[in-house]
Amino acid sequence: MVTLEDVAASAGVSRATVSRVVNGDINVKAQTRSKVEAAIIELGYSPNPAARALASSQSNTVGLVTTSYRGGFFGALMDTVQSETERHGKQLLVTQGRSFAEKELSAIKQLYNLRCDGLVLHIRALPDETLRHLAGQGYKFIVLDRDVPGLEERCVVFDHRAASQLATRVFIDGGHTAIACLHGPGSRASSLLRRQGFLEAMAQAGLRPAAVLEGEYDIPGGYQQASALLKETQPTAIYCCNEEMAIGAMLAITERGLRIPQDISLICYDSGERAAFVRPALTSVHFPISEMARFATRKLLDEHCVAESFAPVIIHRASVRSVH
Amino acid sequence: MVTLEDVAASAGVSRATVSRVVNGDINVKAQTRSKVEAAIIELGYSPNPAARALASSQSNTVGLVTTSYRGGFFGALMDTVQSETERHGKQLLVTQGRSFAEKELSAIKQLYNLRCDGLVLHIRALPDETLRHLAGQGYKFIVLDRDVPGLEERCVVFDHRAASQLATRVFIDGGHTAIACLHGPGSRASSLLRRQGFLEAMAQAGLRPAAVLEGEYDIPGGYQQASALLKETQPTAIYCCNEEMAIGAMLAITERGLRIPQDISLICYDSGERAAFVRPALTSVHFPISEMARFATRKLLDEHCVAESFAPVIIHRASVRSVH
DNA sequence: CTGTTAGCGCGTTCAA
DNA sequence: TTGAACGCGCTAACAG
Repeated sequence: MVTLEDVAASAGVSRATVSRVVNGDINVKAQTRSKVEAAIIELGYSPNPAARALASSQSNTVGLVTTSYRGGFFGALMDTVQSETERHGKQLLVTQGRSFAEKELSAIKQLYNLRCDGLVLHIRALPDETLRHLAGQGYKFIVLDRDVPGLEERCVVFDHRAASQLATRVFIDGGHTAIACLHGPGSRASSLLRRQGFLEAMAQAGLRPAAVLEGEYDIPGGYQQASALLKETQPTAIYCCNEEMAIGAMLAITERGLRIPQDISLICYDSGERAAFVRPALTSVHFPISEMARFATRKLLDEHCVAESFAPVIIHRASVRSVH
Repeated sequence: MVTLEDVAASAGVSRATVSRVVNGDINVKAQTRSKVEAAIIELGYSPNPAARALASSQSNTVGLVTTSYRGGFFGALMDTVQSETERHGKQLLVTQGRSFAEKELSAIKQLYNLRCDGLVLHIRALPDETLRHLAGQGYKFIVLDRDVPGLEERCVVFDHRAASQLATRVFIDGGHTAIACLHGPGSRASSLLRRQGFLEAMAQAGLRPAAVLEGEYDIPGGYQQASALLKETQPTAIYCCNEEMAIGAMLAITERGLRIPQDISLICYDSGERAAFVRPALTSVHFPISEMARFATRKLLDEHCVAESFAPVIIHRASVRSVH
C-alpha cells in the first residue's frame, strides 16, 4: 500500500503538504498542488481510513440499525441512507435489530463501539425510556418513523393516522359505504395509528366499517384476512394498511372471481414500488420513507438543515372506482 | 473514550498485558487476567477499531457488493453474509453495483480502498476479463452464483440448467404435456441457463413447449407474460424462473377465473421465502442462496473449509397436480 | 508470564 | 505557503 510518505517523496514535498491537498486545504500553491496530484495519481495513492480515523478521532462512518433486511421497505431505506452518507464522504455500516429490544440495543452499542459518527435508527422494540437514556449518555442518533416523547428533535415522523383518514376518505368520497380495513399486528404503534385513522374517517362520515381485520404485514397475511372477510360479507372497498397485504388481498379477491376495481376497490399503504407495478396498479397513500430517510441522514450529518414535514399524499392509480 | 492505557493504569499492569487479555492471548496468568477483565468492565473499555486496524494492518471488515438492495433475494444474502462475518469478529460493509459494470468496479475499488480483508461479489455486469484482472492484481474476493473461467476456485456456483430440468420433469412426470416457461431477461447468464434447462428436459421427453416467454424478473413481468400467454393458449403447467414472476403469474391466472393447481399447475424458482407463504403454496426448485452465501463467506475468511456442492432440490408444496 | 519499545499512516499544531 | 514534530490507540516483536 502506498502511503502519504511515498507520495511526498515522489512529489518532493513534505507529508503535511500532501495531507493538505488530499484534504482540500486552500493554503497550497497551485503549482505544488498539481505536482502532488500528479504523484497521487501516478502512485495510485488512497488514504488509509484507519490512520485517518485514528489521527482525527473521527471514523467517517455512520451506522444504520433496522428491524430487518427483508421486505421491499428495507431496500429503499438502505439505498437512501447510503447515498446520503456517501455524499458526505462517509461509509455506512448496517446492522439489524430483528425486532428484539435486546438485539436492537446490542446493535446500537456495537455500532457505537465502532466509533460511528452517528446512527440512524429504524427500530421499534427498544423502549422510549432506553432511547432517552442513550441520548442522555451522549449517543448521537436520529430515530426514523417513531415519535419518542422528550426526543422530538431527533425524530423524523409521519402522521399515519392522517394518512389513513385520507385513504379512507377516497372511498367515502367515491360513494362507497361498505368499506373494510385490513391492518397489521396490534403490537406495532403504526398499525394502531393506521387503524385508528380508518375508524375516525368512517365515524366522521357516519359509516360503520364493514370489517376491521388484523393480520401479518405480508402476502399470506393479506390473503388470509381477505379470504376470511369475503366469506362473511362483500364490501365494495378494502383499505390495506401495507403493500404486501394488498397483494395478498388481490390474490384472494381474484381467486373468488371478483374483479378489481369493478367489484371491489382497493387502496393500500405504499412504502415501496410494488403498488405501482402490480396489475391493476393500486391507488395508494404514499408513505415517503425514502424522503424521510434522506432527511434523517442529513439531519444527523449536517448541523443545520431545513425542517421538512412529510404530508400524506394519495396516488391515484387504477384500483378504485366510484359507485355514485 | 477510555483507552488501553486507562485500563492498564487502573489494573496496575502494562498496556501489552491488557492487549493480551483483550485478544485472548494464552500467556497471561489467570489472576492477572481477571484483574484486567474487572478493570475493562469497570471502565467500560472497548477497543478502538481504527487504532487496531492501523497497528495490525488488518481492517477486520469484509465487503459485499451486490446488484441491488431490492427484492427478497438481497435480504437473505446480506443476512447470511453478515452473520457469518460477525462470527469471525468482522464488520460488514455493503455497496450496490446497480448492474452497471462501471458502478460495480467502482464499488469494488471503494471497498478495496477501505482496506477490506476480502470481498464477496454478487454482480453480473462486470466482465469476466476484469474480474480475472482484479484477481491478478491481488484483490481477494469470492464470486457468488457466477462461473468465471480461470477463477473457478473463487466461484460459488449453482447449476441452473440442472435445476430447471428437474423442475420441468416434475410436470412431465405428472403427465403434463402442455407446459410453458416464463423466464427472465436474456441479458443474464442465469436466465439463459434456466431457459436452456427447460428446453432440454422438454426435448428429452419428446415434448414441444407450449410457449417460452421472456419478461422482467418481477411481479408485473410475470403478470404481463402470463396474461399474454393465456390469451393465446392454455397450458396445463407453467414454469416460472423466479418467485416474483410466479406471483405475477398467479395474479394473471386467478384473474381469468382459473384455479391453481386444478386448471394450471405452477412451479417456480425459489430464492426467498415467498413461494412458501403465498396461497396456494408454490412447489419450487430451491435455489440455496443463503447456503451458498454462507459458504462463500467462509471460504473468504477461513483458509481451509470443506468444499460444498449445491444440488438443486424440489420442494413439493401445493401448486402442482398430476393429470394422469 | 510480563513490560519496554517501536512503529502503523495520518492530522495538526507551531515555526519558519 | 511549507515543513518538522508530536501523538492518536493499539499490535508486535523483543527482552527480561
